[in-house]
Amino acid sequence: MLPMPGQAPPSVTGYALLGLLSLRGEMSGYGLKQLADRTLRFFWVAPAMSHVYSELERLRTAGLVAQTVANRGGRRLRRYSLSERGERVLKAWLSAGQVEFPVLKHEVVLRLFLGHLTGPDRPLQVLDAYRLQLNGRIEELRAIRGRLGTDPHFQYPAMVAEWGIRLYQEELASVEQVGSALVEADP
Amino acid sequence: MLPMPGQAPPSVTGYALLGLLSLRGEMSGYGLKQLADRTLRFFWVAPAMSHVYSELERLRTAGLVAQTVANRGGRRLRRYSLSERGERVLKAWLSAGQVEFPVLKHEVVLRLFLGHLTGPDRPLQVLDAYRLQLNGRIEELRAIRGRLGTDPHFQYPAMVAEWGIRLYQEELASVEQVGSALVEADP
DNA sequence: TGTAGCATGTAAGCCGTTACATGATTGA
DNA sequence: TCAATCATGTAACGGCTTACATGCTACA
Repeated sequence: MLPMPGQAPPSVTGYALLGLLSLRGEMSGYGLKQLADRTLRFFWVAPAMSHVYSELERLRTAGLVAQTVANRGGRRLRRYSLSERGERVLKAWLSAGQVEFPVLKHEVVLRLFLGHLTGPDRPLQVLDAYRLQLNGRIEELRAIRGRLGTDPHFQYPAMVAEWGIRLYQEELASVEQVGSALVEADP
Repeated sequence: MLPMPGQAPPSVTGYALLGLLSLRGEMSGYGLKQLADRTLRFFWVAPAMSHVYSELERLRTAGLVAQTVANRGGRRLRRYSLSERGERVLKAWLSAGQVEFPVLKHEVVLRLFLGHLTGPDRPLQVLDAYRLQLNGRIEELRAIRGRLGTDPHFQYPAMVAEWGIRLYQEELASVEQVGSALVEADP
C-alpha cells in the first residue's frame, strides 16, 4: 500500500503523472508531456520534457508504472501505463490526510506590491499585458472544456476546466478593480 | 545598472527581498523572514529561514545590499539594508520587460481532477477543509489590511492585501460552486 | 528558572529547469 | 526534399527545503 519501505514516496508531480496515466491509459513520455500541458499546467505545473522522463524512470523503479518497449526503425519506443501497485498507491495518496494550501507565484502582484519604486504607471502597464494573457488562457480553457463534452469519464477534468475559466474571469475583474485603484491613487 | 558582468542576476525571490528592504529599511535576516511571512507569502513564497540568509549573502556579494555587523554578547548581529546599487538594479528589474504568467500549485484542484479514482466524496471532504483554511487566510489578510491603514507609504501593500481578500473570497465562491457540481454528479 | 522568541548559520538533498544531443516519421 | 512533429535521453546547475547546530534575551 505504502511506497516500498526504503523508497522515497513520489513527489506530487509524480502522483499527478500517475493520475494522467489513470485517465488516459498507456502512452509515451512525449504524449504524457503533451497531456500535462493541456491539463496539469492550469493547476499544478507544466513539467519539462526531461523532467517527465526522469520522473517516469523513478516511478518505474518504484514499480508504480509498467513500461513496454517496442523497436521501431532500430530505436526503442517506450510506452508507459499505470501498474496495479501504482493505482493502489495513487488512490491511497488521494485519500490520505493533509492537502497543502495552494501556492501562488504571482509576479504581476509582486510588481504591484513594489509600486512605490516605480509609480502607478508601471503596474498599470503590467496589468494591461496580463489582461491579454488572461483572455488567451480563457480561450484555451474554453476550447478544452468544449472538447471534453459531456462524457462522464471526463466529468472531473470538465469541472476543473470550468473552475479555471471562472478563476481567470475573476482575475480579469480583479485587474479592473486594481486598475481603478491605481488611477485614483495617481496624483 | 545591470547586475555586474559575470554575476548571475538575482532570482525573483532575491528581487522580492530587495523590495522588502526598500519598504522597511534596515533589518535583520530574521526580521526579513517575518516580514516575508506577512507579505510575500500571499503572492510569491514564504522562503525558509536558511534561504533568506543564503539569499542575503548572495545579494551582499553582488553589492545589492549593505550589511552592518554589531557585536552583542559576543556574537554578531547583522543588519541589512538596500544599497544604492541595489535600488538601481531593483528599479531596473521592475521596469523591464516580460512578466511571467502566474503559477498556481493547487493540490485541492488536483484532487478534484482525479475524482474518478475516489468518487465525489473525497473531493468534497477536501473542499470542506479548504473552506476553513480560506476563511483563516481572509482573517489574516483583513488584519494586515487593517494595520496598514491609510498611510500612503503603504498604499501598494494595501492594494495587494485587498486583492488577496478578494481572491480568497472568490475561491470560497468557487468552492461552493464545485461542491454543488459534485453533489449533482453523485448519483 | 525556564521557556518562547530572537538570531545566525551549515549540510545534504530534492525538484525542476535549461542546454545539449540525437534520430525517425509524416505530410506539404 | 524539407520542415514540423514525434520521440528519447544526458549533464549541469539553480532554487529552495529539511534537518541539524548553536546561543542570547526578555519575561512570566
